This record gives sequence, structure tokens and C-alpha cells, in this order.
Amino acid sequence: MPRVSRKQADLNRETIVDAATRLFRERGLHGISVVDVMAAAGLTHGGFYGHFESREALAQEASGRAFEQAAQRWLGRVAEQDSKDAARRAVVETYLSSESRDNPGDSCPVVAFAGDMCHEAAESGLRQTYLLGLNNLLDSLGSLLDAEDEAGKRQQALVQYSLMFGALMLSRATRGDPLSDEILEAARAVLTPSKQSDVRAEFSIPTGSPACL
Amino acid sequence: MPRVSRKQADLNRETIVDAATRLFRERGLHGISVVDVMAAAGLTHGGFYGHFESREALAQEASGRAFEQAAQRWLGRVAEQDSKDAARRAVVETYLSSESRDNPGDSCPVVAFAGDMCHEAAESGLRQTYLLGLNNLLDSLGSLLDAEDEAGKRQQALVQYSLMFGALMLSRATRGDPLSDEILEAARAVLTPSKQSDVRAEFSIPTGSPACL
DNA sequence: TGTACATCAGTGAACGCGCGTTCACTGATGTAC
DNA sequence: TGTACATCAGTGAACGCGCGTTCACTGATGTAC
Repeated sequence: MPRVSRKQADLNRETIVDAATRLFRERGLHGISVVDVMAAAGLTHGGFYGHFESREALAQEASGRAFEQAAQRWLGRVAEQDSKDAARRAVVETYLSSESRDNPGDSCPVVAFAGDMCHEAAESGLRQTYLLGLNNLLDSLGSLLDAEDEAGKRQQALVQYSLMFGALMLSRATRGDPLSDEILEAARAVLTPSKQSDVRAEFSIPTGSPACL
Repeated sequence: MPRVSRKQADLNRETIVDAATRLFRERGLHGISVVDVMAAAGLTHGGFYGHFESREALAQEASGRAFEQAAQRWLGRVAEQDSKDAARRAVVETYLSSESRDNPGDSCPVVAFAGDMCHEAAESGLRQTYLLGLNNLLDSLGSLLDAEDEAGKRQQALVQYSLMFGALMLSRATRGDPLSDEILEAARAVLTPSKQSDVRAEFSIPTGSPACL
């Protein structure tokens, strides 16, 4: 039954991009085929090039959508809270949850695409999208921090985000092993301490390392 | 000129594994072909299956060797220093250097394989090797830390390593952009503060976040 | 030590397979009267 | 509004290509005498 209505064709295109947005995050930018994406959208592969110029073009669009989605969720989570620190804590707790770890297709594209970006050409559009999305996230996080100056805020944002990113990525890489939960918990405890005792490492002048690390 | 000596054949096998150890880290576990590896070793692809049962078997062996190499370098770096904290600082500085970022083929396999591990089956031998290597690294790092108890030491090691890992991985993913250096510097400043002023974020009770983050 | 022969490390053509992409075709959609 | 026809979204076969893997072959190596 070929030739659906123009409206249905537009919906189909949306469905394809949505499926790709999820599948690329789940299996990586090289982990799914055009056939896979089209099947996930309930279509056959032949119609693909009526919607997209190439597989690469879909990856580009799906990646962009993943970053938009992630930014909206992040901002939505922030808007629910009534203080900057509560917002930061909420964001961290969502980011470092086992749900987040177990649902990469619906979660942070910075983590989902990090491995692929390491092997992506610098001029690549995917790389540009990734950088834009990451910078947005860093700015969002920075705006939730209290620091004495802008440079301090920036450093805090870079370090806190690197830790969030690292912990989520490592917990995915080790998923199924007890270490996976351990990593998430340790990072959560340090980034959202409820009691002083949660952060077990006290400030230790001798080692020169800062309180929380 | 086929049929080399048995000794030369053994050397060739070593060369293949060495090339694979480097190439897999540079381009990912799915980023190079059997032809690529054999060419890098100065051979043609046909002889591959005289040395290895499958591409997967080589990946397994090359991955194991990468972890051994990394552990040796880490321990060597530690042995050069005369205090635990000096050793920890030396390790961090090496880990978070631009040399480390720019030479993935010769650097930490935890970072190099993290993206691939996220899509690897839990029972996979590669996964087991990865977990073993990561746990070894965490133990090594823990032994360099001063904490009031074992749980505190473990938490510190998990958090410090997650940050090191996250910063190196993100700096690779953003390589070529100024953000890449910024990330490395911020993580280095927090993990190896030379002066109090290097850590720009002071302890801030209002935010509830710990001193360094 | 020298010779004759079996072994086998490496070669390169060939295999089947899955991939991205193209294309002739179909028949419902959309349009012109 | 109804009819006739052009359009074109989706189908599925087919393409070339690179991949992992196999294999007949070669000729130096290693061994038996």
C-alpha cells in the first residue's frame, strides 16, 4: 500500500527521526543500520532516501534532536525546583540515577555519543552539534552554581559535569557488575551530600587534595 | 616469500598484537578491520587465522595487553615518587595531560574502550577484562589516598577516578575545540591543587556542595 | 655435514554476508477540469 | 460534486563495497637419514 497522504508522510518522517534518536543513543552512531531504523519506525528501507539525503544526514538530525530533548528535560527539571541548589541537586540525582544508566536511548546524548565523538573528524557536523549541546549543558549547570567569580563558576561547572559524565559513562560500561551502582552512589554522595557524613573523605591538608575528593 | 622461521612467526604474532593494542585504542573495537591490523604489522590478511581463532580473539588479547601495559605504566609512575600524595599527583598529571589526550593508542584503555563497553554483552570476555582492569586501577588509586576508613578511601577513589576518566574522555570528544583544554585544566586544578587559589570554588555552605566542586 | 623431503607461515583470490544506496514499480493521493 | 489523470510515498529487488573468514598455493624452513 504505497503512496500515503502528505500529512502521513510527514508523520512517518517524524517517527523515523524519533526512532533514530533513541536507537543511535542506545547502540551508538555506528551500531544501527538504515534497515534497523526504518523497521523501528514500521517501514521498509526503500523509502528512506525519500526523507533523508543519507544515513549521515539522519544521524545529524537525530543527534540534534537528542540534544534538544535533553536540554528541555534538564530545564524542566530545574523549573520544578525553588532554589538554584535544589535544582542542581535534582539534576544531579536524575542524571546519576540507575534509570538514567539503564535507558541510554532516552538519556544524555553527551554520554551516549562520547565514544563515537572520539573517532569523529573535527569538522564533522555531528561534532559541532555535540560541542554546542555540551556547552549549553555546561552553561546551564554553571547558572545553578554559587561561586565567587565567573572563572570559579566555570571551573566548578566543568569539574562537576566531568564527574557526572564520567560516573554515568563508567556505570554504563560496567553495568551488571556491583561496581556500576557503586560508582553512581559515590558520585551522587559527593555531588549532593545530605549530611556531612555522606562525604566520607574529610578535608585532608597532608594529601593536599580537596575535601570531597 | 612465504614460510618464515618459527621464531619469526612468533615475532610476527607479537607485532600483530602490538599493532592491534594500539589501533583498537585509537579507533575503537569496531573501528579497524583484520586487513588494517595485518597491514599495520606489515603482513597481508590471509595469514591472520594462522595466529588467531577470530577477530574477536585478537580484540580480547589486544585489550588484555592494553590493560597490562597501562597498569605497568601507572605503577612505574608511582614508584618514581617518594610519597603517596606525590605519586597520586604524578599519576593525575600524566593521566590528564594533553599528551594522554592526543595519544589514545598509547593511553588508558578504560577511556579508549568505554564507548564500546556500553554496547558490549555483559557476559563478553572483553567486558570481564575491562572490569578487571578498571578494578585494578581503582585499587591502585585507593592505595594512594589518605582517608579515615576503607569506605572513605573507596569513595574517594571512585570519585577521583570518575572525574579523571570523565575529563579525559570529554577532552577527547571535544578535541580541537578550546573546551578540550579547559576541561583537562579544571580537573587537574581540582585534583592536584598547588595553591588554594587554584581551586576557585570555596567551601560554600549555602549550596551544600563540597569545597572542590 | 650434506641431501631429500615433509611441513607450514604467509599470500592473494574467493566466499558469503550485511551494509548504504539506487531504482522500477505500485496504487492511493491530490489536482485539473 | 464527480471524473480522469498526473504525482509521488512506500515497496522490495538489486547494485557495489568492505568486511570476516576460508582455501589452494608457494617456497623457505625444519627434519630425517
